[in-house]
Amino acid sequence: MLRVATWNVNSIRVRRELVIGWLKGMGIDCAGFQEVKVEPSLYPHSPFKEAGYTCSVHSQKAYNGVSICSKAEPLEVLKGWPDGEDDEKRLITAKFSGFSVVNVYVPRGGEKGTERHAYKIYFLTKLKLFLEENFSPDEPLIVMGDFNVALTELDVYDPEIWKGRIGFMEDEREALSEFLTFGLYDLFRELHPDECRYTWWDIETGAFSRNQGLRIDYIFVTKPLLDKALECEVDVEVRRKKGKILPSDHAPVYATFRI
DNA sequence: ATGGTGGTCCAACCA
Repeated sequence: MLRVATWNVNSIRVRRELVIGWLKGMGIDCAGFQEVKVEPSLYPHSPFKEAGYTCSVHSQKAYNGVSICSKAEPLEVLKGWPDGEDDEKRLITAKFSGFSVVNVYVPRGGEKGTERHAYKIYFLTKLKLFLEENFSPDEPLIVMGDFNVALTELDVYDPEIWKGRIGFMEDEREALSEFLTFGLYDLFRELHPDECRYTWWDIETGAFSRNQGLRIDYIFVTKPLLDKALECEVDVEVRRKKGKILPSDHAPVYATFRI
């Protein structure tokens, strides 16, 4: 059995106890985190180690930052893009025995016509090229992370309101769909064709209490892993506020495979 | 009700 998860944690230092407790409680073997927001030398490796996880980190001070934390040591880790273009730390890849993991934090973007919007589309295009040059759709590959795009109307609480807004623009949705033509399957949607389930809620408007969210965090897999998938779920419970530690504005998505 | 959040890091940016 293999259990993987993706979670935009919005600062790994603030939420490390919550995150490590969740990993252990859920029996996660391999997790991809986004927005760890920490200078690499300040990453909390020790508490993860004590819990049995090794973290491969590609991060920077204050913004962005990704890591892959796994029970098994990765055989190989690639930080950022192979061509070295890497001003924003948003991508990390790890190979394990039997499967590979690409963990990504896609730029949020911006309004139509802005440079940030163009960068988001460019990023998704480049990510597909990266897959094509380094992987095959016939091999067991997991591409997971915060993609900052809701794919279909099922993935937005109110498609009419969200049409044209950041995260649900036509060209963003098209770019993500085009990305998937590499040979990736949206595992949650494959296993739950009709369910409306969200992974992110706008913190500025308190959208969580009204469940007005978007599904923008995904576990994408190639065919060999789709065939071995047993479940894919969103853990909304850990998004609820309990005790002192505030939750992230994203809920984790996890999946289990028969391998 | 002319406000309302949160993380980083201490002014201002990002989500």
